[in-house]
Amino acid sequence: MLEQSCDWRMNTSPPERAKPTRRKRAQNTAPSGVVRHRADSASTLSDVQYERLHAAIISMDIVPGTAISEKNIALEQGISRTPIREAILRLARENLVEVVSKSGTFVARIPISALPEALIARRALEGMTVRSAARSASRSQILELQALIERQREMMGRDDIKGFHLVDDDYHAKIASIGKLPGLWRLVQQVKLQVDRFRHMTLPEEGRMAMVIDEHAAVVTAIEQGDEKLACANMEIHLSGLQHHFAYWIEINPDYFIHDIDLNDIAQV
Amino acid sequence: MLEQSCDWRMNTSPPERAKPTRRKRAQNTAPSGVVRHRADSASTLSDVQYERLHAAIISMDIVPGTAISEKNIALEQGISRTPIREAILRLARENLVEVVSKSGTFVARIPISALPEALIARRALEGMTVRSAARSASRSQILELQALIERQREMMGRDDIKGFHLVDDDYHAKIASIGKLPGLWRLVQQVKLQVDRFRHMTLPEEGRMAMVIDEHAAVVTAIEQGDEKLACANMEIHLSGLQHHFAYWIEINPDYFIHDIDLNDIAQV
DNA sequence: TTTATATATCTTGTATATCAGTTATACCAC
DNA sequence: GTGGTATAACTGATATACAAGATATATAAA
Repeated sequence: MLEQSCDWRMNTSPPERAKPTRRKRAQNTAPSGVVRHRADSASTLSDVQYERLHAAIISMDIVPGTAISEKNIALEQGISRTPIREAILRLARENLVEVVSKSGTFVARIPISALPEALIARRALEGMTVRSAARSASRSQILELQALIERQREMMGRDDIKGFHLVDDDYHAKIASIGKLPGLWRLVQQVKLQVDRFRHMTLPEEGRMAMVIDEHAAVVTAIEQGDEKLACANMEIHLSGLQHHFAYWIEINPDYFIHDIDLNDIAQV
Repeated sequence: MLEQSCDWRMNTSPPERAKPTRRKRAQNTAPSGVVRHRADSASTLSDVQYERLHAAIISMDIVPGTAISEKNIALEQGISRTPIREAILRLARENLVEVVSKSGTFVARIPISALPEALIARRALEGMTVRSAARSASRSQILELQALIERQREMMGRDDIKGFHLVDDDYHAKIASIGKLPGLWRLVQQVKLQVDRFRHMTLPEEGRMAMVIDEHAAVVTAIEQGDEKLACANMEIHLSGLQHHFAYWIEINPDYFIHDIDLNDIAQV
């Protein structure tokens, strides 16, 4: 639209390369039933570097505001700048880093405005998935959910915060998968990035892990009973739990955040 | 987690570059009230190329399956491969192209499984935004919505399909903005990419535009009356309208799609 | 004619070099 | 000491060069 009627014939000089009909496309075009969140064999250097940085930022190992540099990372990792740059661009798209042209790249601060909205989005999306799950869950699927809850208890036992979070993701992903709405979980993953960083600050709080586990269990119980409404309600309670901690932790670490809204005037839904 | 306790001090040789406190971050870190969807001054070459390709793919100007090549595009555009590559990587992340290493890059086919899920996600998210909007809409905001509907009528009058779509986006974005949930609209934008491509096939259908406009108007009327429930219901009707066209158009252009599910066994929500 | 193999020519992935702003610092005038 | 300015040392953005694998075509053998 901005270009004047761009002519997409793009001189297809190679006579008829147009239809790669049976190509191994299952890979990139989402099997739509697999979780595929993080790790699990990144092939290219760019992917490896992305996951490294992503994990470090989400877990708050590198704190917001830290300056990073394509060149330095490239030197440290013993590779060229190109894959690093591609990884950083990807992080920038996710608002996890901020790249300022000709100046520098910084780990992004957490926009306060993103936190309540993310919770609202999760309530909307996961309300859908859990209702759908409650409608169609099989006995074996419920057992799988309970297994995940048990694994989460084990993680709590050994104070493995990162492990706890990973299993937490698996739990929510499983529900979406059971509800035959894996795409919604992929959306949730995108929106929960900033909240995850926040969560990594708050989870060490006394008793938070135990509370999370109880809430998870309550949802599964409702699913087991096939009670859509209750399952949804329990999930909403679970997802709303965090918001009472916002104000406190923002006050503790004010320079980890972008104070772009007042926590008081947010949409109440 | 995969790396062995990566030491993030990253030799901060530059003495204390750590805190770029007052930096013009408003740009990247989302003013959270602005729409920022497409166009509007792309600074880098990479951005320009991204928007060009993005628009061409969404509008189905380049059909699914078409092979594209970093090198060829670079030659056509008279720039180097680097910005093209960055643009393509971004499109790949959005599942709009599929890049196969050492082999080629192709405009992605539309995964059929993505279509019903996208509608469900939209119902969930925009149900939220429209309820919130109905609760807090001011008189001026309602007039703005009606203005957008009127503009859409004008677009219909001159058969400007692309313009129609752009105003359609503005309309939905406006509702999210009124509901103080612009972040949810950003999510919707991501999830509706494949549906948009589909829509560009179906919109020329007789009477579809007029129907869309009527549905939009019904939503605004409900908002005007402050009737949350009705507004939400009308929006859901609007968003569900498309799904009855799935089967027909998939049959017409079967090779534009990835037949990864049977349209009959999808989650009903 | 058919099949197998070799090779030429594509492709993307990665590395390196250059360009063009930005920021900090040193220096100079006052 | 203070304020302004020039400059040097950074940054990311882009261009180019190289490497390695995939595909197609041509050639050779059966």
